[in-house]
This record gives sequence, structure tokens and C-alpha cells, in this order.
Amino acid sequence: MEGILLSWDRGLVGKRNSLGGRRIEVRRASQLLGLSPVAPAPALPPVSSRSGCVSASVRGAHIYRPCPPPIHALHRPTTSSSRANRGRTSEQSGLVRWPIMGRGRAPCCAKVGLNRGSWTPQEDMRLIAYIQKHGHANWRALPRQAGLLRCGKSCRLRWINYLRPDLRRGNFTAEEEATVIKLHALLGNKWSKIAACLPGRTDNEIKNVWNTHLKKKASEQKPGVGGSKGEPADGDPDTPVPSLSSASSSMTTSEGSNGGAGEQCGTSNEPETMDVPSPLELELEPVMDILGMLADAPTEALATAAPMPTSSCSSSSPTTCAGGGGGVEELLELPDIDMDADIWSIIDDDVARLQQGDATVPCTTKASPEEEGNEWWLADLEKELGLWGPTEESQPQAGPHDQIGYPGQDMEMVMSSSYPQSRSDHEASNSE
DNA sequence: AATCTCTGCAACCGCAGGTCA
DNA sequence: TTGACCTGCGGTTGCAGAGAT
Repeated sequence: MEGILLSWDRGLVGKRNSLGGRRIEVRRASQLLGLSPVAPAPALPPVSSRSGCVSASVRGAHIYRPCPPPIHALHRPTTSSSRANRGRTSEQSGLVRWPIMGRGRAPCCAKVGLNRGSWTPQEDMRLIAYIQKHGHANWRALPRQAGLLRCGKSCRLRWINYLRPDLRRGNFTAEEEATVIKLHALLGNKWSKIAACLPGRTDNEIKNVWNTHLKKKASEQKPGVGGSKGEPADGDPDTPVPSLSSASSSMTTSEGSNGGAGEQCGTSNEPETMDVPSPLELELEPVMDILGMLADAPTEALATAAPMPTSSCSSSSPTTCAGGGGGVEELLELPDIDMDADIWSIIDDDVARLQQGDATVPCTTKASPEEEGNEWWLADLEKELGLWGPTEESQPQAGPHDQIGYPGQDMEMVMSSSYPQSRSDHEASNSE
């Protein structure tokens, strides 16, 4: 198979087939990125009547045609009656009605000029470079300081769910799937809590995996494990689920735990209803061990456990670094600067070191294997984006994906990036 | 070959809750 | 105590790819 990658905005690493396995999308990244027009674009493929911007395979490469702006960029109706009943009214919260959305507070991205939708490689690199250098003490201010035309929320989501170097990519292992199923039986749709028990997995990813195929799997297992007892009824999120505290309390307390498990993976004030471990609890005992181990770890530790290569973050532990959000506070008090120059100088500096064989990027003085992986990850990402190294447009850029995988990642897993040309064009037009 | 349907997932949304002045 | 601000969470949506027709 020629070429490399990708599917940057199409998932972490390709898509799952019906059996739950990943299909690896191998394409010519540089073509997709519009960096190297290896072959003249053929006649545009037929456009789907549905999406209007479907790609078509041409000799292994996907050619994209411009997409119209997403509908939701203009208006996304508020949904879900259950949601409508949640929380405060706009009057209660002191929020004005938002003319576009019709109600509630203004969407944070509503500011004119902010980008929405899929992230471009350039945006990703800016975000990565900024966080690598300054951390993310203030998501709200980050996009402006990083020169991103995004809202803080969007930046945070992108980082948490996709760009964090400590993310585990690839298939859920059977163990992970089993854990998710079991934890869901205990916690219900408490995705963040479930994610806290699965290092490297995000709540969003778990939620997606659950909704796509674990739900079915779990329902098939219902007659057996877990499902018959405590499994929330699918499609009925309001169905009460047994609280973890009730299930775990007997276990954690019996183990003399400090009780933190409840806080970590199932905070609940619900009255305990179980005094004797049920068969389900017994089966979940290994899971509860995990919960207990995580008891003292802040929930967000995993979510923010990215290396913070700043001087204020000297710990070799990413988790420790993660807390460094506050440690870089002063760094965020940046004067208005030419962010373009700043960001790219960051990248250039790092890349120069890497090219010289010096894998030491800022703040990763004595890199642990994990950190080295992160450095490599950044460098590889840059390579993949064609942001450094030979940029001869006529040369397809074979990235290191051909050789090694990401740390903690299956060999087959490739970080992919497919950016429809339209997005690049859109980006360019936005930056003007 | 064209079109339709299903599936997977990134990104969006509003709300809850914590922090701070 | 209150209100503003911010972050995190969970639900939902739209897009794109693959398979079916």
C-alpha cells in the first residue's frame, strides 16, 4: 500500500468494522492535505445527495471537494425534552436570549469569526505547540493567546479527546470493553467516571464505543453478567441505576479503603441498599480494585495528564505535570505578541533539536520513555502535517508512521489526518 | 455505476457545579 | 451571600465511509 495515513478528523484511528475491529485507512496524506498534488485531481466524484461533500477513492487517495458550511454552524435547534427541563432558565441564570440559538445562553463559539467544525492541522499544531509551551491554565484565554480562532471549550475538547499525548489509541481491548460494560452497569452513563478507570481513554470515546457497539454487546450479555441486574435500560437514560456507592461501599470499606473510590468513580449520597455483596459485586471486585487504586487520583488527572514542558513543570510524572495548570499561570500573562511567529518558533526550535538527534524538547529535560514518546509524537505530528522537513510539494511525505507506532499504541494504529481541501481553504479565508 | 442505508465518531450544545471577588 | 466566570459533564448531532441495493 502506498502512502500513509489518514483520517485526521475522522476519528482517532479509523473506523470500526462490524466486529469491532479497526479499519485502517491508509491514504496519501500529503494529497489530502493539499501539500503535494501528486496527481492532478481527476474529475470530481459524484456528490452524495446527503452530505454534499463526500470523498471518493482515486487510486488509494481520497479527493475531497468543498463542503458547504455545516448546517449547525448556522442554526442547531435545541433538542431533547429532557434537556429542556434541566437546570436554570435563561432568566434564572441571568442570561440573555441568544437570537441565533433561540434560547439559553449564547454559544461560546457564537463570536463572529470563530471557527467551528473539524480542526485543521494548522489549528492542531497551534494548540499543541501552545500547550506544550504554556500549558492550559485558562482555556478561556488560551485560544486568543495561542492565536486560535476557536472558543476555549472547543480547544479543551480537542485537546482532551484527541491531542493529548497520553491518549490510548486503537481498539478497545476485550478487557477494556468488559470493564466498560461492568462499570456502566454500576455507574450508568457516568462516562467521565468510567473513563477515569480506563487510563488513556476519554469519556467521549467510551461514550461513543458504548453507543455504537458495547451497548449491543452488553444487551447480549444481559442474561448473564451484569445485565440482568443493574444494567440501565438502553434508550432510557433516566432509568435509575444502582449507585456505585451502594455496590462499592461494601467492598471498598471492607478493604479498609479511604473511601475515595466513591468520590472517584461514583460519588453518591444515595442511601446504601446493599449490605451483602451480590454476585455482581463479586464479579466486579477486580474492577473495584481499580476504582480503589484510582481513589486518590483526581478525576481530571487523566484528562489533563499531558506533559507540560515548561520550566514550571519539572516532574517526570505527567500526572503531576497536569496539575501544573496553575503553575503556568504567569506564563499566560503574555503581552500581545505575534502569535504566528511565536508558535512556529516553538515548533521550529523543537524540531531543530529533534532533527539534530537531540530529543530534548523544552521542559523534558530528562525524558522518561513516556516523555520521549511524547516528543516523538509531536515531531511526528509535525512531520505528518508537512510542517517541517522536506516540503517539496511533489514528494509524497512518508512519515514515521511507516516505521513505528505511537507510544502505547498498536503498530497498526496511525494517527491520521485528512483535511478536506475545503477546510484548508476555509481556514485560509478565515485567517485573512 | 448510482443511490440509499447504516455505522462510527468528532464536535457541538446547554447545564451543573466549583471558585473567587 | 451573591453574582460572574470558568471548567467539566453528558446528551445529541452531522458528516463521512462502508456496505447494501
